[in-house]
Amino acid sequence: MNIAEVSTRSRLPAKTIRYYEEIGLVKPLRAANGYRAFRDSDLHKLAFLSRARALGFSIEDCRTLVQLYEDPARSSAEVKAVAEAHLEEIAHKIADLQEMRATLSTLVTACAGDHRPGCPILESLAHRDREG
Amino acid sequence: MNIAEVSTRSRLPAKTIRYYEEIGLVKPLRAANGYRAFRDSDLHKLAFLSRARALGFSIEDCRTLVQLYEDPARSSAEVKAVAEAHLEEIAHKIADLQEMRATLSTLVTACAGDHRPGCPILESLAHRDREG
DNA sequence: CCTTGACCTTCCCGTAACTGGAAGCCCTAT
DNA sequence: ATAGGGCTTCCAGTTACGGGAAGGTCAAGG
Repeated sequence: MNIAEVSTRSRLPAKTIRYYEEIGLVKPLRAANGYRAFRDSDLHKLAFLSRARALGFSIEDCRTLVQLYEDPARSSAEVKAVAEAHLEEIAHKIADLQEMRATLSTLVTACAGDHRPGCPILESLAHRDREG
Repeated sequence: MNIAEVSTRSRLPAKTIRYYEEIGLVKPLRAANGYRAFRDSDLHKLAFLSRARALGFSIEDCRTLVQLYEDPARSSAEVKAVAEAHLEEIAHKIADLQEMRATLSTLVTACAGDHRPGCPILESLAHRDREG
């Protein structure tokens, strides 16, 4: 398989696949003309990576997950630990964003949004409480 | 004021303040010895930036917000537009993260987390549906 | 046989918003 | 004189790629 086919089937841009090779996530063979020659196993791994990335795992997490996937002596506890850590990160990000949203939406609601200069949003950014 | 004082009072790392100068967000004076000499207005602007960044606004948004803040002829509608666009982005991110969390937490729950290799998380990443 | 166009290759720069660290000047206190 | 802390600039690295240039390859059409 050439890169274009693998790209459509793994739903990863060709650029991304080349990058993954560069950082050692996949090691496709090479044809005589220099083209990358992907095996089914390469495609499979790339699809795995694509799904893991879609769940927000970092590249390093993905590397770990692939290693675990390929290790028949793994324990599910190792996998679960990675997933749980990531889950916590996600929860943290959600909480942060929700707080931003709460503050911002209050301000947006309070802003008239007309032609006049007075604006609670700017006032809040400028004024808020004591500074240091 | 030297940079250390401004740093503590604006709650921005000195490195960040230097960076903000580099990209033209603040323009502190210089003392004879080459040290940055911050005025109250610089501190005020940096505190403004600090709060805007804490609400998740991009640097470019911050630049716009500062300009609006300093423009007495602004309309609150302009400010509101920036904030609303950002609010939508935040909502989008939250939605994405919540979807990830839902999928991941289902998988984590289903995973035994013991010494055995069988793991629904890896199976899901490896197997899911047809691939292209 | 030649050309055209779609692939493929490598290489290098740019992104966002900093952070870390090195090399070196400045200032105060001992 | 020296030690320390604070200040300066500059360079490199971070994450996970994307854009685009320069150039080799391959299949089809004339």
